[in-house]
Amino acid sequence: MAKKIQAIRGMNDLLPAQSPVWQYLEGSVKEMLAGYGYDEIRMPILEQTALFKRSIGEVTDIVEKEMYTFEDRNGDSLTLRPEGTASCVRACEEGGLLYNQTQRLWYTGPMFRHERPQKGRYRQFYQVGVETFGIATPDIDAELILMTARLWQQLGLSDAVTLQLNTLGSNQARADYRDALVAYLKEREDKLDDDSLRRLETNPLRVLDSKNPETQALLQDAPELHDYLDAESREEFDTLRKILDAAGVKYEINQRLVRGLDYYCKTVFEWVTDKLGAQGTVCAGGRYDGLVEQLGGKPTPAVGFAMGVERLILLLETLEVIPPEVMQTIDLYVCGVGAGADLAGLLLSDRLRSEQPWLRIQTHCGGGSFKSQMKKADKSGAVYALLLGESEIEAGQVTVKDLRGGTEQQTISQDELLGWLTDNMS
RNA sequence: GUGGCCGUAGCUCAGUCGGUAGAGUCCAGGAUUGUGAUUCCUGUUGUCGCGGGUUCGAUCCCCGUCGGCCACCCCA
Repeated sequence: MAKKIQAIRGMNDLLPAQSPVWQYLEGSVKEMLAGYGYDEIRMPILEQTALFKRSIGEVTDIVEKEMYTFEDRNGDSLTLRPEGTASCVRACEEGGLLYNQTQRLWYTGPMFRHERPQKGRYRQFYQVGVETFGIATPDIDAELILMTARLWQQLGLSDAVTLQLNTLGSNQARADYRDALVAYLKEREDKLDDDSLRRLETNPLRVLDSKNPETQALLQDAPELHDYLDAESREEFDTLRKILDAAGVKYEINQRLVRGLDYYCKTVFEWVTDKLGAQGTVCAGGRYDGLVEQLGGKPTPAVGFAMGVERLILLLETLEVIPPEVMQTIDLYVCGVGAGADLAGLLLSDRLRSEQPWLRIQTHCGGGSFKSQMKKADKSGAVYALLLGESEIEAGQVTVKDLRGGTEQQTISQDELLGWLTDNMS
């Protein structure tokens, strides 16, 4: 036997047993987005490496050590997208969607980061990204948050997630604060752990959410972000909070919430859960007013967020809130035994499909004993088995057997079957 | 990238203080030659992750490697 080739580490197959759950989640999300008037956009999963370096930030972990970057046959440096926002901005700019317009967009698909896999974290993982462009006021920030809150409600996740909220201020305010924080920490460099020292160089704001107790103690007297906020950001944050309060969305102000990517400013938020171990962020985003300009476009305000599909699915499974009907993918299973059964089964299914296209019918193929066909009917999850034996075929009848309830099976004519099904299945 | 635990049948796992393996489940057939989910019987399934070392002999001990899980880091 030849040696088996296995999937790349951290890149998982989605097996058929799982896909109904994915379809359920994706379906719910798409329906909600349509209800808010958001349009789908699709981008390639490969981009020029420079796009991510310029947007995410040269010295972030993502760019420094997590990107799948390689040279193509022309010698160009290409990268599998580690996130969607940069591609989306690029595509919008290229497609002329940002010229004096507002856009509300969404996309979904795989992202790639070369990290060590663990629960809720994979090298190929799926996000649903939502981005809005051209709206500077915090009402749109609120809309995005309200939208996610509604989604959790619909999916039954509301009790398991909490909203963390913060504002980073304008890009200027953020930069000023950053300098102040760095100055403060530099004076106390000897008391910082290795991780924090590294962050001091790469992404100083991240020192704020260090898990090290000594570092946290040190931060007690550190400059506060809110003291550096510009008046505009402060007002907008207040407005956002008022809207959330009025809509009854609970949140926790977390001054230490700074987000990892360089392009964020003003509003940042994260939906987190304590049900998934270390990877508890299930949805996160914020405002990135400077990014479009940074990528060569006209200054354009923008806010967006991304949801981690695998994490949401893990959460749905952990909480056992997946509606049972989601897993039921077949309504009828057609069994046939004896002479002419194969033909009769296919023809009966065919007729049902023509007249009642909403029915999900699996026709037994491949022969086998009646017993094994019944087993397969049961395993398929179908509600009814339609049985075709020699006597039924001869008489133009079919036996309908209830696989789930206690109803007695009955043999009726195939002509009556349609009426019977509409009476009993809708 | 760092650390801990773990790789035995398709799946869940037992086991051998070193003498090349077993249970449940699943699948197929039968008891019931046309009735599943409960019962009973019969049967199939393995380079014991891969490579090397020690040994007369390694699934077991040692080293390496690949993979999985969890945590750190980072992030959705």
